[in-house]
Amino acid sequence: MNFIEELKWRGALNQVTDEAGLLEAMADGKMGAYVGTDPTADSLHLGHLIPFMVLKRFQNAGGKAVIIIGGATGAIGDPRPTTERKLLTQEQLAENEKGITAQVTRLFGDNDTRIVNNNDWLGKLTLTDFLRDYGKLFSINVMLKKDVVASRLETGISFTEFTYQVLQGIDFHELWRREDVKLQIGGSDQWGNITSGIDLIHSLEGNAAKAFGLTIPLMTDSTGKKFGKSEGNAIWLDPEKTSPYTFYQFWLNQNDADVVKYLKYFTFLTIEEIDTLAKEIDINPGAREAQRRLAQEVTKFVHGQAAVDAAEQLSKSLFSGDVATLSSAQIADAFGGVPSFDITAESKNIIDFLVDGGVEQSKRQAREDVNNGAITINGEKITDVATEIAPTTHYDGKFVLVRRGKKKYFLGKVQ
RNA sequence: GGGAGUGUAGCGAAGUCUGGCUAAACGCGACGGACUGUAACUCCGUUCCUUCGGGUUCGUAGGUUCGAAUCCUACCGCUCCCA
Repeated sequence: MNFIEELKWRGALNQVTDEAGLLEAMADGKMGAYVGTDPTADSLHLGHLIPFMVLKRFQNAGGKAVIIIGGATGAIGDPRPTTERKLLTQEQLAENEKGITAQVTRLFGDNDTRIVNNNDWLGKLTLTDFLRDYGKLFSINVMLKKDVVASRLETGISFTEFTYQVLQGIDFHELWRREDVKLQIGGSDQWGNITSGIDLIHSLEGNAAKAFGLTIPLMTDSTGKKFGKSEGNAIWLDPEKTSPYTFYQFWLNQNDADVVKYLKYFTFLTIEEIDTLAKEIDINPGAREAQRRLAQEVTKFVHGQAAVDAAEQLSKSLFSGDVATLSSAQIADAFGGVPSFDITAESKNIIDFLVDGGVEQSKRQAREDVNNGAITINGEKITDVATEIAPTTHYDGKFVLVRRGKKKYFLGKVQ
């Protein structure tokens, strides 16, 4: 199975500009492919992992992986179909670049990976050079037809965001020139920007220049919802923002209908291995072997094997064990990945305790959950709203372990 | 610049003409519970705050009224059409 066939099998291919040409170029010798990401936040989330998975497969297939951290493009703002973006401050950008660069480095390792910041070349370009060297090669007529731009003509788009596709085109050309990058990979919404870059390369280097684009289908779950959120929150790759335990649980809880799709897409397991897991679902869905394997593989890829072990350990104590008998050392060890809040050693009414700790939004909500038997403190179900919570009764007076609902845990730390 | 709309709880959307029965229908989402496989489906409950007496809400600020999401005035935001 060649690179393209594999992507097709994995459900990772939406469009390619020239399938045969790309395979030929890949066979021809070492070439690079790139994925660009703008530093819009201080961490990547699961949505970002989608193009990176394909880039990683490209790398595994013998190619060179190049990643652009868009310091310059991030300062401009990539147009969304709906409204104008708010500009980020230079401080935010610098902060975000730092976080994202570290994560990408972890995912790709150092071998045969180049991580570059487009501010290195776009930042040096003067306005007149930009207009003479590049602007002349872009037709407004073509630019207006790009999907994102077209959808914004009604509501309005600033000149700044309108220019974004030109910058992305320059990026592609720059990498083509200095890193031997011939392929750009992106989400299906990136098609317009990618083709802009290919056109630019052809204008500057002649039509024989080899440059390709490849897009990935929009990832959705079996109910048609956009993939990658849990309870309305993004799943981040930064362990500080989304604990490895939560990350692991996100994958473990996937629906039977989605799990094979995700195994194909988000793991490096072989066809045979995935087929075997798919059969397992039919034979014994309750065992959830496929989900477990998925959670292990993806967590390992993003956070490492130690994080997988810790997440499984924690899952075990949370879902089967009697947490009341754990020692304070075990609590500190096992619940490090759970949301925590600071408390004082004084005993406190359960309602105030929950609201002050951020477990509940309001006292009304807190009372409702206590009355419904949704709150468990240190392994003991609390149903009386007048209960006093004394941090000194368990775990050497160091912790109070709160469970809300069936699976949500919070840890109060005595200061 | 001229004209026509529109702004309601996390989101969508009724209610406005015909003021009180409206803390505000309904849908989605979210949160709990039952069931289950830490699943899906389904079912039940909750969804502004509260010291459970009440308090504060319908873009903002005033006004009319015993009483305003509903009527009046000004302002602000958004959309469309014309120039």
